[in-house]
Amino acid sequence: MLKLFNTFSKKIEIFKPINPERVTMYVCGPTVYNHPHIGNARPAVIFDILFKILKDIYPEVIYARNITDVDDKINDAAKKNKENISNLTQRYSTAYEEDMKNLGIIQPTFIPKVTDNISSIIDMISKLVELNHAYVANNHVLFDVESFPKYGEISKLKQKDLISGARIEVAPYKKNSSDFVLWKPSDNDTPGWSSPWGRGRPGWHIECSAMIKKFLGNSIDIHGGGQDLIFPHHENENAQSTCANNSILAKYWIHNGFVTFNKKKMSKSLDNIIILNDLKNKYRGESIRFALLSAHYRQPLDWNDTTMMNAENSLNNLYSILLNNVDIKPKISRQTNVEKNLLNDINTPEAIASLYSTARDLQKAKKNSLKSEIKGILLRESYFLGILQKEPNEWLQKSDLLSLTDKEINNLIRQRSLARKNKNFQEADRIRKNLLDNGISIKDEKDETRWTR
RNA sequence: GGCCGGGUGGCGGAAUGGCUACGCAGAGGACUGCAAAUCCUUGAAUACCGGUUCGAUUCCGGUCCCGGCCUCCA
Repeated sequence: MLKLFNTFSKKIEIFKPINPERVTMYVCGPTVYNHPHIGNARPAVIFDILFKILKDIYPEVIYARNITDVDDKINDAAKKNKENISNLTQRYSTAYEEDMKNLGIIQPTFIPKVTDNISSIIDMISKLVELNHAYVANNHVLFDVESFPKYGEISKLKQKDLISGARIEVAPYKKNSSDFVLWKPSDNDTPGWSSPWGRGRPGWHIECSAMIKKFLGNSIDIHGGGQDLIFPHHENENAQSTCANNSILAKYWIHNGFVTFNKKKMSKSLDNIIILNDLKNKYRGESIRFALLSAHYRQPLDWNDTTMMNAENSLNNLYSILLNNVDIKPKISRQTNVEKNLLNDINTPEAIASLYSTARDLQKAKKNSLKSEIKGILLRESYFLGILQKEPNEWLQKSDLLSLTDKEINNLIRQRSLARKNKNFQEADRIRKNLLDNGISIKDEKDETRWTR
């Protein structure tokens, strides 16, 4: 039984899909105008786990995670770089896909792009105009918030609160200050498509509404994203879709908390954004993923000096246990404690605690038949979390991060073994120190010496 | 100003009306030529003040502090 916290009700609810034969989930992906940062990675990892859990329960799960490749931030970035817009979006889409792959994220069913779905967007806007939920003013098409009395039901924000808190000048052609743009005109230097309202481009929120309808249907089970999307993005999506389709947009709204840096939200002005690409040279994706799972998804996750060290050490220990049992054949396992923890509103810290418990059991088990059983459980558990899927030695030797070549290392180890055999411990220690200075640590086992970077 | 979250050991981080998980780091021991790894053992926390209760970290009220949203943002 899957339980999820629904932003809409502010309660943990039992998940009951609209159609158990076909479960649908949509997660707001990135706007591709710069390198993905650690905050982009968090929802991707969380919903990756939820996707796996759902796939395990239901016969068909359709998961769409979009790429927003039409946006004024993109236009600005391209202008600044003096770069062609499609070049820029292509470059950063690829970067995003690579970073996600590096984090061990499996492919969603669909990765729709806005530029491929302009006609669906125009169709939906036309429908909203036709139904008097939208109006044309000053070459823009705007959503008429007053036509949707439930506006604010997701974010729990009231009209008057929004107005009093408004920090931005209201465009004079808006009927209501909360009305938002569905379509806006483009000049010749800006990307645009022909439409009933002239050459232009979609506003920020309509693309998700249109792509959800096209790829998943009018009403979906789960709609997810970062907490910052609750308002205005999801509020506006909900208004558009509900009005255009005359049916609810999503049954469960799931939002993840922020990644903070030293307790502060990452932002450009503070210059504290952690770019995944910068992390990649020092740490492996799996460590980053593990770090992202260390806090419950609705809590803030603080990124600081020790976050990655902690994750690396933890994974090293877990992989060491797997290495100790490398010859044990895992037995296929059924449902595990980790899954139970994940079914409980994706409680990843508790799941990790269960994983450790299994790992300890594996380490302690004496009989091979028991080891085989526990190893099967451990591997199944770590599959859902998306970790520990590599060969232990591959992980521990960090073959992907190079200093000395493997050949050089093995040579030195051979020399050291010889020195040890001759009780020349001074020489043996000298070689070990030399290796250590190069970032190689070794451990002597019964009949061989293993090394790790 | 309006609306939300949150304050748990050295650090990270769950859970709970009744011995406070788990991890990382630390300490001691076994093992080792010495290490490392592993195993065993171990110290260490619920912001503050009231209230309800046999019992509160958990529920209620207040205080202080931190963060977020109301503008683009995962």
